[in-house]
Amino acid sequence: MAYTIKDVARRAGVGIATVSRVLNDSPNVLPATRARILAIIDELGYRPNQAARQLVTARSHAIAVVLPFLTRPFFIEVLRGIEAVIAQSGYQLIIFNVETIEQREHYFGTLPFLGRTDGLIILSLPLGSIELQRLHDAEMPAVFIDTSAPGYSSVEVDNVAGAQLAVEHLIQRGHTRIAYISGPLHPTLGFPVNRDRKQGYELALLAHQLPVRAEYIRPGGDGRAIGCATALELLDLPEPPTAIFTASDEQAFGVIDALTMRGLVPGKDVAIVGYDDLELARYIGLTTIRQPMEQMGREGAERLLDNLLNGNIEPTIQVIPVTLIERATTSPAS
Amino acid sequence: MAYTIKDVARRAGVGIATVSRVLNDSPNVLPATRARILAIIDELGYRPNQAARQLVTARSHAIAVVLPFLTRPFFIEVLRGIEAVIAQSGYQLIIFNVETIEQREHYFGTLPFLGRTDGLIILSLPLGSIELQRLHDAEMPAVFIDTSAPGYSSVEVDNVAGAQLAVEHLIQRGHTRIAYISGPLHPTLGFPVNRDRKQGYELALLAHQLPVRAEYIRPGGDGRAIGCATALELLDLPEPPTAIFTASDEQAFGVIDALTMRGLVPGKDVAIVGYDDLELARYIGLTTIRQPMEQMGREGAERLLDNLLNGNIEPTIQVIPVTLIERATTSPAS
DNA sequence: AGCGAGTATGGAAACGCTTCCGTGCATCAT
DNA sequence: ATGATGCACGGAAGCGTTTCCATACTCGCT
Repeated sequence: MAYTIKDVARRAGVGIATVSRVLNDSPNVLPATRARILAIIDELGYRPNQAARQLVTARSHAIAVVLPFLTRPFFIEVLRGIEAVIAQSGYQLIIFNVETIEQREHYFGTLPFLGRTDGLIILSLPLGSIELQRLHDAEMPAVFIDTSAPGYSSVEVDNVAGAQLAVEHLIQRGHTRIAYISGPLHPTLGFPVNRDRKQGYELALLAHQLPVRAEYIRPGGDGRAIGCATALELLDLPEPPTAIFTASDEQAFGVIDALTMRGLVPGKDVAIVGYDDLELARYIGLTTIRQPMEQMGREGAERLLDNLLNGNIEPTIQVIPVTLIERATTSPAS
Repeated sequence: MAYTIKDVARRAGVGIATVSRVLNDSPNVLPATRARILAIIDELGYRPNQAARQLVTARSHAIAVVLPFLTRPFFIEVLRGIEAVIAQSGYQLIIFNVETIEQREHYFGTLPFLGRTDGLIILSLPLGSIELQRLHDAEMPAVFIDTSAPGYSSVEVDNVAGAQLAVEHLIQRGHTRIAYISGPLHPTLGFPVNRDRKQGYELALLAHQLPVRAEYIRPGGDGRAIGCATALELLDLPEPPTAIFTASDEQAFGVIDALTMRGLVPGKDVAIVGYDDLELARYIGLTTIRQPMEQMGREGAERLLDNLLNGNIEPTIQVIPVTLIERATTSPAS
């Protein structure tokens, strides 16, 4: 059994209140007493029981991050940014990874972080109004990254503008038959970003009086394999596109795979623009839309800490700009 | 203020003990009573206070993972395996990321997870004997992955054998001037894997009566840039190596960068073998030693749960075999 | 000398839960 | 009918802290 505050108090010949005062750096403790208590603490290797502390103070000093697909580079990068800020603040970081719809339901249904965390960072997962209400009722401070929710702060990128940027770039390169491979548009687990990007795609086409062709818009999915399969479908159209914009770099890699299989050269025969700017993109030479992923994580975490530490509960909505990174897959037709 | 067990008890017209029994699925509660209580709980949206529960049961239902460099693919992959097992068990996952020596000291000095977690998974970080003693005194169940510690279970790969495998392969390809770029050999934050791999490298050379040349062994560091810089140094030697083995894929990528800068072709002019088998390795065609990263995470987490759930405290040391993945960077000289 | 203000400290309540123990009651065998 | 048994349930202790309040003491001023 570990030592308790009583053990320390007894051996130091003081009351437990005084020990507590020392533990919490409160003033009004004689330097000599403080030193004596600290010596005993050190000697015994005493550590205050966090659960007891937590019970009486109603603070856990922990923050939970709920994110989908711990494995995917985008989320890892954002997490990295979050971690950097959180760790520095003395808070602990609890991870809830959502891989399935059941898990999603479970987390937002039972709110297992309640009473275990002081705040919540929700990544890319949009909440329904009932879920949002439940969160609100629980009075849990929360920040959304890569999504937003009424009444809460959020950090997002302008996905409509990002997609427009991508498509404008292709149009400037002279393309008129431009396809879009979306991420999954699943109603609950699907991410709204895909809808926004589709909208940006359409806006850009319309702005240049180009037709929006249904057969050029593919729901896609996630991951390289699906990108490849979808690209093959597009290439088999009677009038195949000359450029493909994908909602993620991973899918763009799949598109490159598909072109290679068909003996086509990316950037020469078919132009490609991805989304994310993963590390691999640079290496492969993929033109893409860069999202400042780590920055998003940092900003979100800072927003939450601002709430927790400074009591600043005013919701802020921050939109971080994206940039186009030009590489080989849209090199000027030569 | 949130509802407490008393509120539920009062409204249901029962004692708090009965509510507690319902919460903990204990028998000996009349079905009618149970239903009534559950209805009230649902109506109120009552959630038991975890801190209180934790205080009395002395269990937190959380597990901490201490890992270095949350950003690096190797650790992410292992973490993914850990998460998959832990989440399924109902435990929560707390992340402690170590990026600096100060953080390392802080974590293993103050053991901030004490009283907050039921168990610990330590990734790649070797502990000193004082630290180990402290951990032991705290009676915290722990498992080590990619390191080991006396008295604790561990899951490792045979790094000596892995390095031998890599170098043997190069020797079979006819190389005799083989260099080794190690990971950082930092005494405290440095990882013993680098030492083991160096040993495997030397053993393989000796087994084939090849000389171990000091100028071919480079401490390197981490990341692509350092791999590149180190490779350039090697290429500038009066008698440059014809093959380079690196302690990580990331460094191997840097080596490829260096070759490209010099107009050399990887696998043709200079052979390269990496270590890890990151996703990018497949794409680039890097021959490498594959470590079953996710599996290591899973096995480690299972070991810990076996301790926590089944009380199985017998330490086990598991060594997972590595495999050589042959790709273009060691294609047969043609 | 005496009084008020301030300081160091201890006692005890409270946080919300689990769990031990005891009580009342129905059931059953005698 | 009576005692023994078992079940459903309530009361209360206790987990290890923080914090409020009371107390004893010191100091400086009149």
